Formats: sequence, C-alpha cells, structure tokens
Amino acid sequence: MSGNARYNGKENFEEWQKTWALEDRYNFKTIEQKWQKIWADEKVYHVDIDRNKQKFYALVEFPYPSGQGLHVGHPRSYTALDVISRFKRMQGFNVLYPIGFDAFGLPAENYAIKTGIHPAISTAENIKNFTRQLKSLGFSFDWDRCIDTSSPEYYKWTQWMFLKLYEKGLAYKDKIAINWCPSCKVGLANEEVVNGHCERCGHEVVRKNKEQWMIAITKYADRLIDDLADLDFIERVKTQQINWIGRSEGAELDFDFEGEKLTVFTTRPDTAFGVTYMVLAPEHAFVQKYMARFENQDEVKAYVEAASKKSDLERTAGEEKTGVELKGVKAKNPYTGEFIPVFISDYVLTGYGTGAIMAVPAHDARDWAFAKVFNLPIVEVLEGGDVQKEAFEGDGLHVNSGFLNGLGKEEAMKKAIDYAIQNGFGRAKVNFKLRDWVFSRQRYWGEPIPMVYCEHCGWQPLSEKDLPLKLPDVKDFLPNDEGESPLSKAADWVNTTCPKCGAKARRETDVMPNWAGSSWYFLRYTDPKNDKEFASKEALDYWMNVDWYNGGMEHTTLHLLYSRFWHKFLYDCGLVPTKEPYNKRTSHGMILASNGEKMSKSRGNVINPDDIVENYGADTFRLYEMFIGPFDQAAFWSEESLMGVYRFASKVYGLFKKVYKTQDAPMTSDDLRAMHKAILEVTERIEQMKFNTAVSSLMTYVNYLSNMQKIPAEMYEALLKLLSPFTPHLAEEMWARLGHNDSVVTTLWPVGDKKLAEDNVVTIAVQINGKMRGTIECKKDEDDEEVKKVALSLENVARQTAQSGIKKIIVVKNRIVNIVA
RNA sequence: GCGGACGUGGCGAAAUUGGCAGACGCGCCAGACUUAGGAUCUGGUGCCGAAAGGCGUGUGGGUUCAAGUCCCUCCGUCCGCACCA
Repeated sequence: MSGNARYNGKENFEEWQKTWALEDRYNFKTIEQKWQKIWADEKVYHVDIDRNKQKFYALVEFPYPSGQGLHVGHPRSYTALDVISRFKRMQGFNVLYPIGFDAFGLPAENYAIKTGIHPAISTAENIKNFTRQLKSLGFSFDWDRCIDTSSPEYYKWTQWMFLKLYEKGLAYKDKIAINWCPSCKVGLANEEVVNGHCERCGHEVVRKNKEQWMIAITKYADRLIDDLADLDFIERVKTQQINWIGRSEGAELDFDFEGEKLTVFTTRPDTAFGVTYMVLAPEHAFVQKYMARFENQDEVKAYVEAASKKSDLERTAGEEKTGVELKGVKAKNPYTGEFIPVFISDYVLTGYGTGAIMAVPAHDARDWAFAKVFNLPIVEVLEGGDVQKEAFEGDGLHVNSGFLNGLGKEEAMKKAIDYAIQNGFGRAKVNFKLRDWVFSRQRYWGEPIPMVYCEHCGWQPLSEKDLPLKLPDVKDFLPNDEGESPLSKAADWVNTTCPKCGAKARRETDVMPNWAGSSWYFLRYTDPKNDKEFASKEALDYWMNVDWYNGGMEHTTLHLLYSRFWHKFLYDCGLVPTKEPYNKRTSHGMILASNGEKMSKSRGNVINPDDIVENYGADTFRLYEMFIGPFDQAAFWSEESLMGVYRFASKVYGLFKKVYKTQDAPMTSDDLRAMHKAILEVTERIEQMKFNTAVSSLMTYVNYLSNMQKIPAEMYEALLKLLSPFTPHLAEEMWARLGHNDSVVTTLWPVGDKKLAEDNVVTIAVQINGKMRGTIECKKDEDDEEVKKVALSLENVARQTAQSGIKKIIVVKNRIVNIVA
C-alpha cells in the first residue's frame, strides 16, 4: 500500500493526524507542493462540456513566453480571474479557465540573431519555464487545454483563417506608405505606432512605401463601434476603441477647381457659407496635376519637397501653421459661387478624408490659426462667439448663410447636405480614423502567409490541404533595411509552383504579425486538440462567449480590437455562433517597483515571482497581489505589506489548534453574526472585483476568530471556503486536517444570511448641529421617540443644549440623531 | 489644446452612495516573552491640547439638520486623443 496523498503519504487520517504536533509551523512549501501534485494527479481543474451545468468562461491574456520569465504583473491578472473562476466553480458553474502561450514574436527572433539558437528551441524552453512558474502559483487552469500559437497544429488554423479573409476579399495586397521601424526593421500597423514611435522598441517610426498584405478591418468600423453598446466593458476601454475608430459623420462636397471637381470632406457642411479658402495636402494629386498652372511653382515644389522629408511627428510638432498659396488658380464655392484662394499645407493630412479641406476660419480652430498667419478673411456664419478673437465651434443661429440663416447647427447641417444633393455637388459621408490593418511583417518568427506569386496568375492562395504551411528552418535570421524577410533567403522554400497553373512561382516571404495568433486563441481553447476544425461547432456553441476577460489597457486598440474584428469576420462566415467574443472586459493596474518606477531589467528593480514563492509561498503571494490595492489601479510593490499578508496566512494556519467540534464550542449570536457578515461581504466584494476589501473582510473575520477561546469547526470551515479562491493550498490543507476527504475547492460556496448578519443592537451617533457629541446603544429599528429620549438624556447633550434650547431633532433610523440647537 | 479619471493619516488604502472619516494592512510607540534578533504576543497610534475641547478628506466658496460624497472656482497628479477637417 502506498499511502494516501491527501494524508501526506500516511495510510489514513488518524496516522497523519499524529504528525501535526511535530510541524507546528506554517510550512507553506510542503503544503503547496503537496496540493499542486494532488490537483494535477486528480485533474481537479479539467473541464468538459457538461450540459447539466451552466458554463462560465473566464479568460486572461495568455503570456508571451519571454526569456525573462513571469513578471509579478502576470499574477495580478491571473490570480484575480483564478479567484473568480474558483468562486464560480464553488457556486456550481462549469468553469473553463484556460492558459496558453502567444509564442510567435520578435524577442525570440532577436535572441536567435544574437545567439544563433533557433527561436523554436528558445521558445520551447521559455514555455517550459513559464509553465513551471504558473503551476507553482496554483492557478486552476485546465492544463489539458494549453495551446502554443507557434505550433503548426495551431497556426494551421491561423493560416486557414487568413485564406478565408482572402477568399472574402478582406485580405489584399497593396503598395502604400507604411510605418517602418528602422530599429526592428519591420513594418508596423497604425495601432503599433504610439506618438510616432514603435510600440515595441520606442524607436521613431519612418514612412516607407512597401507592398503589404492588408486586412480590411475598416469594413467593420461601424459594427466595431455600434456593437460595443451591448457589452459590459469598462468605460475606458469603450471610449478608447470608439476614439481610435474615430467615426465622423458629415458630407463630401465638390468644389470647382480648374474645371475639375475638388472634393472635400467636412463634418460642418452648415458652415459652407463661411469658407474663405481651401487647403490641399502637399501630396494631393491635383498639386502635381496642375503644377504647370501655378505662378509660384518653385515655391510650391519646395514646400512639397520639404513636407515629404518631415516625419509625422515633425509635421504635427510645429507651433505655427505653414503653407503656400497656389497662385494663379482659384476654387469656386458651390454654395455662394464665390472664388476663393487654394493653399497647400501639411496640416491637411493625405490619409484622411479626401486630402483636401474647405477652410472655415470662423468656426474651426485650425483654419482660424492658418487664416491668422496668412491674413485671410474670417467670416462669421454662426452666432455665439467673437470669431475675430478665436474660432467659435459651438452651436448657435446661422447668419450670412443664405438659405441657412436663422437655423441651428443640426438643422442647417441637414439642409446644407440636402441642397448639395439636389444640386449634384455633394453627398452625406461617414469617415473613420481607423485604417486597414497592415498585416505583413518582414521577419522570421511568425506564421508564414499561405500565398504564392505566379507571373501568370498573380497572387494565388494555397489550398486548405496544403496547410499548415510550415515555417522552414533557416540559419540566417537577420532582417535587412530593404525590408526583405529572412525567409527570402530560404530558396528551397521560396521557390515553388503555382497552385493554379503549375508554373514556377514564389512564396510570400513576409510573415504575419504577432497579433494574428492571438486574434482567435479564445476559440481554440474550447476545443484545442481538434485536427479537423479550428474548434467544433458543439464546443463553440457550449463555451462561447467568454464571460469575463481581463487584460491590459495597452491592448485596447491592438489585440482587443483585432480579435473583435476577427471574431466578427468568422461570425459572418457562419463559423462562430456569436457576433462578439467577450461579454465582459476588465483591466488591471500595473505593478510598479516600490519607488513607483516601472520594473525593468535595465533598472534592476525586477521582483522575481520565483523568489516570492520560495520565501513566502504562493498563497501569500496571491493574497498579497489581491490585497495590494484597488484592482484597476497601479500599485507599488512592498515587501513589508507582503509580510503582513504572510502573518495573516500563518495566523489562519495557527487558528487550527483552537478548532473544536461545533457541538463542543457552541456558537453565540455574535459568532453567527461575524461569520455571516464575512460570508456576505466576501461574496459581494469578489463579484465586484473589490479584492482588496474582500481580503480586509477575511482579516477582520480572522481577528474575530483569534479572540475566541474555542473556535467552532463550522466557523473555521466557513473561513476556509471563503479563503480557498485566494489561498487554495492553505485552504485545502486545513480542510483536510478537519477530516474532510473531499476538496474544499469543489465544495459549495457558503450562503450568507442577511438576518443573522445583522446586529440587534445598533450604535447610533448623536450630533448637535452636525457635530459628534456621543453615541448611544439602541435596539435595532427602535422607535424614533425612544431614540430621541435616550439621546437627550446624554449628559453631554443636556449640558450643551441647556442654554440654546432645541429647535429640531432629526433621527435617521439606526444611524444618527442630529439635534439642531 | 481637447476629453476622462483622480486628489483622504507617516505609507497602501476603506467609507453601506448625503448620515460616527480613517475599516483592513504596513510603519511607528509602549509593554510582555526571550539575558540576541528585522521572530512572536498584548495595548496604543489623524493633528493640536494635561483635560474640557478644538481642527481635520488639495484650495476657496455654495446647497443641506448633516458634505470625503452634490454644485461652482482655482491648484495639482495621472491617463487617453493629439492638426482626423
């Protein structure tokens, strides 16, 4: 006989019980290792579809398996949703809480360049290390569902979905000016550029004309905004996505320019009577087309040249507006028939709208600033401000506006558009800031794009049976400044035949961005081993949607936006059952070093989770991360506070000595109240993600228990249950020591009784003119008159009201008596 | 510049949504046990004051019997967007 793991190898509970006296100390290491093994052996957290239970799908952003290992920030998010998952499980839900690895990406590749170690090898090693670390923290992940986006079994389906996008016309090749990071030597999507700098390395981004695979995410712009309305996302996330997509409703209007239509986009067609000039972006096609007609060609050419050399950052940094008038040409305002001057200026962007604007200096701050520099007329067409002093962008009544006079903004807008439509020079139009997704990366460690270029047939997709298109082994991972992928040097792989005509052809050598694999990973978790489909309909129908998704704010306009789009696309193809992937989205604050700086290798202030687990245990670590402060706010790491939490865990361990069978330690009504109050508070606070105060409630309850001579088992069991989502190992151990043969993590969550949690005696504050003068004890819901009597009988009150007399007494039930004197 | 959030002890923070400000934890002080500790336990701890009492939630005002909470002013911090017409 081998002994029972739950009884630490002893044959039975009694045998094991004898050993406790020997280890009086809170030996977290033994406890944690023991229960992690039992959970794994018994597959306690493994889930399957169970139609008798309601499902709950909790999701955290899967880590990129970097060489540095787990950061203390990871466990903040992972513990929070582990708490939620364990809590839901104990409430009877069938909980899916999966984990995996977002394994493609630049660091592994850069590491390969430095060391020659193949990314597949270093990635596998890192995954092993991450897995060890995550397991040491006791998360209730279903490890059988672990995925790795860089495995061919996984990326086969990423490629398959790309082919779908291609098939539906949403993936297309285009030569455009993209954002290029000269340091990473890779093209970036708009979303990866932060204030003109590379999101990953911080290097300034330059423009580069390159042929790219693009994904038409803009086709979904409207739905990506509109469908947010029904989702339970924190407001910050919603507004950030809405701002990023940047929907503007307005009109396109055609002005006459040298006999041709010069089309502008405007959100304020109502102000068209106040147009005093027009501006083209320096890159606007008309600038080159009509160059010969400009009287000041040299000046124009010089400006265009200068603008082209400026980075986006420089273009926006300039304090004062610059520009050049296109002398010798005029445009005609279709509303007034007036001829107005036309300028070029880099404050008009080529990528937005039509690259040309009608300028209304009286009612647009930018136009106003430009008009001041060039001394252009400012004509008020809407009352409400002093347009000579500054642009007035508010609402008011129109003046100097012909048929719009006397109308407000909204009405004038409609009428102006109607007029343009009737007279054939305009139409209503919606514009977005969102650009199509630049999908090509000139690097190695990513999903190969399953496309082949044939001189006769053009770009041809691989057929499904040829998937996965495996990433070939190469020796030279170096990218180059020309933007050629390292794959282009793998001649054997690149040279292939056309899937259509069989002629010689070349493979696409760029790979997908690291956002590709993460755009649908939550779907794969529902059916991770499936080799026929990316996930079965049955699994998707049962598990989707994700009920609660927690992740970083930094992904709001990257992964979160991309994956919503990707999911919607699959929905349109009939491949997933829901139009949105995530019902609820929350976000955790960062964990910073104790001095408030970001933890980083270069600053040398990184806390290694392994050390914390080693020195204080996983339970203390988890509990501390929940106690550290409001979950959505940044928090500073503090070893001293961690110690406080460790003391708490030790105290919980130590209380066991005082636990008696409930019949030997009868519970008083105070005891009941303390217990039910703890149950109610912890329950409510977990649901609201107020983990820090949930832990406070537990501490208060433990303080209560500490003051008892004998602790009834029932009260200690309630503690263990409430504690188990936070400190599962400790809870399991003490649960077992109480003689239970089941797992506390699979028991039912306790239900609090509000009646029992209430005091029958309340302390009521007595105030005179709003100032505290004392307290009185009263029966709960005591009659107001009686309360007044008791309050007035206070010595303090009698003395202080003797002279002034009493004007009024306000009684707030069970709370306060305020005597107005 | 525009938009949003926030400002509470020495520190991290609570506050049933207008009703005893500072729960819980850290730190600090005192004591106990150890003839050692950064270990453990007990008590104390917003500020001024011996006490009575007074003052306290960034600033100044307002509403109210009552304001950390609601309204206005200013100051400060953080975040998002940043020529998007």
